[in-house]
Amino acid sequence: MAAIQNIKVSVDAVVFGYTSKEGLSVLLIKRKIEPFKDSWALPGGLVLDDESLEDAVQRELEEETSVNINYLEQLYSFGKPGRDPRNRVVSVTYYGLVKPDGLTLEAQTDAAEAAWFNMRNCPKLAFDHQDIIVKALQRLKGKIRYEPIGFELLDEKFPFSELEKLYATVLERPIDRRNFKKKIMKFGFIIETNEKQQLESAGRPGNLFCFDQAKYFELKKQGIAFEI
Amino acid sequence: MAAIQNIKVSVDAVVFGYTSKEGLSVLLIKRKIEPFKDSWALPGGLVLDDESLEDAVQRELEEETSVNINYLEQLYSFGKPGRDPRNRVVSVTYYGLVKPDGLTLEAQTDAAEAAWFNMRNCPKLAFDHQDIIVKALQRLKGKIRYEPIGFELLDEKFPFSELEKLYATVLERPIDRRNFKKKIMKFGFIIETNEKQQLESAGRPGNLFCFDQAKYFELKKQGIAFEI
DNA sequence: TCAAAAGTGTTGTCAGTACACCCATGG
DNA sequence: CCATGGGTGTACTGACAACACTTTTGA
Repeated sequence: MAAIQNIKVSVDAVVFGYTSKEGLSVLLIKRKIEPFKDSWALPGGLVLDDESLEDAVQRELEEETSVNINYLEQLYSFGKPGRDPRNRVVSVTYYGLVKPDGLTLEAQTDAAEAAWFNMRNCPKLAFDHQDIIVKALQRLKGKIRYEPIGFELLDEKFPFSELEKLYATVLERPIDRRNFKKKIMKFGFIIETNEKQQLESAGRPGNLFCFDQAKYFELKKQGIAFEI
Repeated sequence: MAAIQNIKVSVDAVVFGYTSKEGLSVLLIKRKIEPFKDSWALPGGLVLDDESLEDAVQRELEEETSVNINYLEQLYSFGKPGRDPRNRVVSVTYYGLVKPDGLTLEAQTDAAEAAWFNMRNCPKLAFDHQDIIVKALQRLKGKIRYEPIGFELLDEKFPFSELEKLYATVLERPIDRRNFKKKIMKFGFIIETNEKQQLESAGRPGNLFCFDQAKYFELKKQGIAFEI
């Protein structure tokens, strides 16, 4: 062939978190080195020669942010020449979801600063990371309608209104409380527990619900399609 | 950082064609070099240092098969260590659709042999290319239901039954002729022409229809969702 | 005149949508 | 007792599914 190819392969992750107070947040790190030193960026880095792409993402997330990922899926690969000013870098991107109890950031092994940013309040990002987040949001918005990935953004047990608010937030449209509940409960993979939610303010306490993954897979195998 | 990364980046394309006689076909090339010499494989190859991923796919397709692609979209990136026995190679894959008049293979500039294979009749493929085709089929099957990409597999003007057979083939289920036509025509972006189809055998000749892309985008902007 | 494929309408069923009042709790 | 949020049922409407006979052509 022609000259030796000189392209690097990296992975980057768009990790979403959710709380009903804050809405959707994304996990960012502050870069310690040039280029874009001190800018915020997606966690990620070069893939090692002998690790899979998934392992690379997990490793980088662990090193840079120490968060526990509940769901991770490949998003898209970005490879336009010039997207990294140093070398040609093709980045295979992933998006991940974490449950609220994973939202607190532990001390990092790596010295990089990591933080959650509300989607409505994101700083300017390094490289083409803004485009990557846009793509991830589109994917989340599309996928939450026909796969029950929303549960990966909620605690194990959650009041029903949390689920409803999550869908309203992600889909950016109001949801009818009664119709939504009827529809969800009819699928049969959401279990109502007898536990009541802890109130943070006034209001009637509701029951907690949980997602029955085994039941979901069973129904899916039978050809029952989830769709909102 | 640690040692210099030693990973190559390639692109591969799963190109689908369709005829009502043959159903879905995929475009393959016969490898001229080791490894997997003389095996059939997806068209593709290493990305050049200064070309975009899309340009790389188009170039490889041109060099190896000379087909005219109507639609091209990124599919997935495969990067497991060991998928190529020589070096670590991360392959960014695409899937493409060609209209029937592009189904004939011209003389290639490259000496590689290229051929269309019916999906029901595929040979064993090199590398993990079988997995890639499976992924592409899943994507096609999913996407054809909510984006009108099916038209990229038909001639500019087509008898309505072609569209119906295409959907039946891709979705692998029978389709009710009357209900399907009602549903499609109600969207308003399919135009019925006065031309009649050329018959190849007995039967009443039907009118030809065509897809009005401008109208589709207009309706889409207004929020009308295509869905089968 | 027979075989093949195109054209066309009605009816029943079910899912989606719109909508409002009462209940349990905290302050 | 007031404010907040949870819990619940009905009636309308529109989409989808099921279904069969007639027409045009080639052989």
